[in-house]
Amino acid sequence: MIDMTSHVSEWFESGAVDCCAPVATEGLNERDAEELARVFSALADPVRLRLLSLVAAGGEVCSCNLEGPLNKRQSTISHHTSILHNAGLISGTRRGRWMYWRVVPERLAAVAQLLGPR
Amino acid sequence: MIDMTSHVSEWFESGAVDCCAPVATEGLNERDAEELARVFSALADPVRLRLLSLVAAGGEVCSCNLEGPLNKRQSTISHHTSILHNAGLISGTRRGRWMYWRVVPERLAAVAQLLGPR
DNA sequence: CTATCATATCGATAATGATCGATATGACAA
DNA sequence: TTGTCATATCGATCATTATCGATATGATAG
Repeated sequence: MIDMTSHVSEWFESGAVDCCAPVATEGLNERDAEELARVFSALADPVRLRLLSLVAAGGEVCSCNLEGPLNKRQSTISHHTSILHNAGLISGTRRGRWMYWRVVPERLAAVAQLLGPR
Repeated sequence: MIDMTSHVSEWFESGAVDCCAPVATEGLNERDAEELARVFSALADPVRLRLLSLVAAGGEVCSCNLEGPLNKRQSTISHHTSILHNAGLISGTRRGRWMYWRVVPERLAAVAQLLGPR
């Protein structure tokens, strides 16, 4: 933990894949821990997890097609997509009045890498 | 999402490693999403992430050796170890008056698998 | 321009959770 | 037994957040 060399931010920037998982080996300083915790916080809500899986399954999904399946109001959907987007887990494209969301697989892979090798 | 066949709980029980990542492909029902969210919630706190990495780095670490590095009171440390333990991310052994904690690498790997292949 | 529709933001509320001090439990020593 | 020490639990407080209705923004249609 003390004096770590590879930072979590570098992990995310580099796009991934070295040999070891920081969480499982070297340790985290406070700054990196906070950054990582923000990403996990984005994943720590059942509605967002289902939203994420809907987007993943659909390839590209409009916000307007999420209210029904998730049974949440429009403002709530917007809140959740915003959080997932800020965490880098989904990316959005506006087409006309509609927002289309897709997952960012490299980001998911990077998070997975942080947890452990394989 | 609708009518999924492989459940998250099965993932955790099976210990891992098939071909695809449920979050990134099939979708999650509400029950599974809540279960998964609990695990991510356990990882969604900077103190717990640093705790986890300290334990991982030490192989086996006593609760009494966490208060200092994490700069938290004993009751707070107990709170955090309890949450990580309930999430299956660490396992504890009592030796005399001391509690020793170690990570559960299969569990970390299983969570990593849920996020995406590789 | 005006009306309409999808999304974003705002403000309030209720629930959750991180933290602490105080106390309880449980193990060891004397 | 009694005292001490490590951990667990309890109760309270403060901060965060999920959710909603209301409103603002921004794009398209007429």
